[in-house]
Amino acid sequence: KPEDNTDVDQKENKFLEPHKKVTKTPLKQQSSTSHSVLGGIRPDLSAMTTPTKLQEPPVGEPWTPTANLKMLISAASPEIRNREKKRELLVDEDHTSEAVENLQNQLSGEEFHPSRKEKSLGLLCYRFLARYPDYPNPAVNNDICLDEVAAELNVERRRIYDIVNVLESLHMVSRLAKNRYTWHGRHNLAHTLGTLKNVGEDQKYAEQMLHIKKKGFELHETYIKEPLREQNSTNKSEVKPKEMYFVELPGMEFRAASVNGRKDKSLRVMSQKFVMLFLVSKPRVVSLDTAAKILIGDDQKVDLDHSKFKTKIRRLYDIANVLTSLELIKKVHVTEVRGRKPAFKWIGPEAFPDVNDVKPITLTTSAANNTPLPKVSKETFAKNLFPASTSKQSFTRHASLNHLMPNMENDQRRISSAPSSPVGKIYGDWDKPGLYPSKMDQLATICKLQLEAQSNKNAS
DNA sequence: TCCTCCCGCCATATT
DNA sequence: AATATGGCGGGAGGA
Repeated sequence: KPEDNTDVDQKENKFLEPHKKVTKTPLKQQSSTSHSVLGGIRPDLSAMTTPTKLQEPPVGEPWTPTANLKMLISAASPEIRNREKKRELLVDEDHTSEAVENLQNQLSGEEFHPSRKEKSLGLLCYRFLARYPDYPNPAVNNDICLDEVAAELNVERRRIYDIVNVLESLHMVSRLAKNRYTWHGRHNLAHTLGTLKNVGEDQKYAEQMLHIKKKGFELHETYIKEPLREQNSTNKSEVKPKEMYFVELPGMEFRAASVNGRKDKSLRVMSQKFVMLFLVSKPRVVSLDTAAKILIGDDQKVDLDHSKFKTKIRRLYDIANVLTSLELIKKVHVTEVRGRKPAFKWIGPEAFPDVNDVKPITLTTSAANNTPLPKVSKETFAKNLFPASTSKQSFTRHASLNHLMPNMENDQRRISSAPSSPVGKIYGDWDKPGLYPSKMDQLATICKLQLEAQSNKNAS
């Protein structure tokens, strides 16, 4: 089949995705009301169109009995809990019809009640990640079709965007075309993190965090009656309204989709900033509170515009969920002068290829000369980082330099030569045996095991 | 109650 | 205009 890509019309998204998920035969495929929240493999003949809400009949009640079992298992955690519950019931008294029924439902998937937990972004993300290898072979087709993924995972496309956006912020995927992404897995993670750390230091995030913390502290001290203006009279540390855009990596520049283009306001950038916070902080712990304030642009607006703060927090939860699924962070709590506050702790890699060499380039003409240094150039460098206030807007917006895309050949080579085996964990110390405090961690384990099992099974 | 955060409306960006 | 993306925040589930 002559693959005539080159901006082919993706009218017919006929291509194969990496995951060898063969449409296994449903146990009992039927049930007119095929609408389902989790399972249900829908033929979906009307392929590539935005599944506007009324895609499926609004019925939504009975869960597809057939519901592929795997899906069910994927959502194990709560499931297991139910099982426990069931056991209780059974033991308690002799088979109540209800108990039996429940058990049956349990096994058949009949009337499975999704429950909020099972629909969480985090869980969805696990399912998403389970589809692709951590270290994919760059030479093979690693395309991701958002439509398909959404359909197979049985979620609205909107949710996929959430996941993909933060994955993109870590360069674990890159936009290929409309509705298309390429999976890179963790190959670029180290570089990305290294870069983000540099940028984070550049942004003085550590200082900002300190400042925020301090400010919050004195704010709650007795003398808070300060009418107004007392502002920064004595403060030697003031905010750095530096604004920045998406931090890119050599091999994968923005691919349309607003990235880098317009004021890419949220998720992508927000996610990168959030990660930076971890990478520059002493104990790798940041509270949502602090993160939100810094990400907001650190204006005192935070106080007056509390709603904005709230929204920020909400986004951070979303981001945190997928970062958690990636096992880069985990939820914790910090106890501060205001009581317990939700926070997250970095549990990802600590050491990255120390490449301070190429500092984040401010999108200026100077970046044009893209002379790869013998050995470091290919290293990470951020683009489009620039101070908003002090910037010399002399740069021409999307000048040609936007396409200075350094050859990723080198990159590729380096990557492919790297230990392709997942076994070669470069940064030891992420799986702490026996330490699975949170449910999410358990889920991660479950999914992981399941993935392994499956990949073994149909190792074609 | 407070912490989480799903859900999906609808503004924007791309085609 | 039709679609694809993705801000955004109401309000409900869960501890």
